[in-house]
Amino acid sequence: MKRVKVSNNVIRRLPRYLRKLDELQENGINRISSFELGQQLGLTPSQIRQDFSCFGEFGQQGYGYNVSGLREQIASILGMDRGYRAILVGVGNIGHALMDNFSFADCGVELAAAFDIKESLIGTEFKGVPILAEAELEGYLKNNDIALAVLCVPKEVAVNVTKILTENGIEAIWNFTNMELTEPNSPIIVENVHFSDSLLSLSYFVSERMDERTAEASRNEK
Amino acid sequence: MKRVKVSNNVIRRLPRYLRKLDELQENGINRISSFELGQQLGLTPSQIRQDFSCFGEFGQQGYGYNVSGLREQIASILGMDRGYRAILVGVGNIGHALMDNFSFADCGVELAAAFDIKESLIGTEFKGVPILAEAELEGYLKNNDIALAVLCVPKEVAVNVTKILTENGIEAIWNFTNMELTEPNSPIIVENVHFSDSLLSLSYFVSERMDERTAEASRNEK
DNA sequence: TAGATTGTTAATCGATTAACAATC
DNA sequence: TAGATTGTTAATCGATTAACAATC
Repeated sequence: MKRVKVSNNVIRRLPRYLRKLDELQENGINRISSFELGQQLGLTPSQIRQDFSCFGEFGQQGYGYNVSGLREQIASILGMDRGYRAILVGVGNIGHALMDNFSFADCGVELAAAFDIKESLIGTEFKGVPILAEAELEGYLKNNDIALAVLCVPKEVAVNVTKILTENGIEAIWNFTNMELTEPNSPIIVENVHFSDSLLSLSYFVSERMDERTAEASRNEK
Repeated sequence: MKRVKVSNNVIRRLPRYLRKLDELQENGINRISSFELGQQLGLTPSQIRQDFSCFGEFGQQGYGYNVSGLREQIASILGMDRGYRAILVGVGNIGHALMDNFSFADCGVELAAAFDIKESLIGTEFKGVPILAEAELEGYLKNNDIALAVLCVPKEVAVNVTKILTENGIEAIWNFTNMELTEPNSPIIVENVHFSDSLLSLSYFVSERMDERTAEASRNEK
């Protein structure tokens, strides 16, 4: 697989392609053109072909793309076939919700263990994932090959836990605390899930639309 | 406030500015230049000034920006002072976690009610928010001024619930189901929270780094 | 074969960065 | 006043779109 420097925009579109391809596959469609895919995703066919061409040649002239073949290519580009293992730290509300609802396996990630400080949780299992004491975190990381950490601890301890994670070989953090974990240029990879950012953009778009309506109404009055 | 067409990139940066300004304010800093702000956020001073200039003139030559003043301006741009009211549909794991952990108030949004079909939940309250029967949803929307809906129902009923929401005056949906709710060009505003997209990008970035390391290692071997 | 559709090169468009006059 | 820093215009850079030869 090619691995040139690919822009962030392209990378962020890959999971959307994957979801669409999964959907097509479920509906028994096994062939699609960049034109049709563009229609369904609201993108131009050009952009789609450009995006794919960052990674290789997955289509066939006059035919288009084989849905399942393309799906596998994109899954592979995203690293879903690399068997990454993850731990989750902080089995509170959001941590628990993730363990219960979110399918790590569907992203090709194995959730190997969870950690918490709550006595009543320690030693139990949830959906086959053991919940261990946070005190064991460091030792566990030294003895297991874990690439990813899902950070769901309260803000107050986030920095401290991050330190333990980074010093013990974690490559990347999926960050559900509402904190900016890293300085610009930090070597650790962090993906932030900021609920508030998301809701605030929504609030912006609604406000924009409201203002447009008000403006239009006042134009009609005149 | 100016309201020219502002690019998506700018809008997505606004909540980050807000968070940073909150942090500065907490630390008792009441003045900042675009240069310093850029340092802290990993952006260029130019970009920051350009971003702000979409909405007005919030700084002062030779001085910079007043932290709390700028914070209020951005909060207002985001619509945080408009008193939007929201309902939440589907008090399952993720819905419950949001009600428990997420501060709607911090985004200037009031969570007015939640809806579920589970008998044991209906009629109860959680953190002051009443949980009502999903059957009452339509009537409730007709009698209350609700702008936003937080969608946390299972995939299977998502389309159906969305229909009820849009037909009864909801402006925007904060979508936690892993479904694409809208066709391109739909009039309803949707903000998707796709956990899997987020984790898959993380997986990509890790894979990219791994490949770089492998490549470097093989160069060193020669 | 003729039609369809790719992968890629070139053209356009938009976003970021640099520069600088204005001014606090 | 001199120094600092804004807001804005111009220059650059990068991403998207269009065009088209290659080819299934």
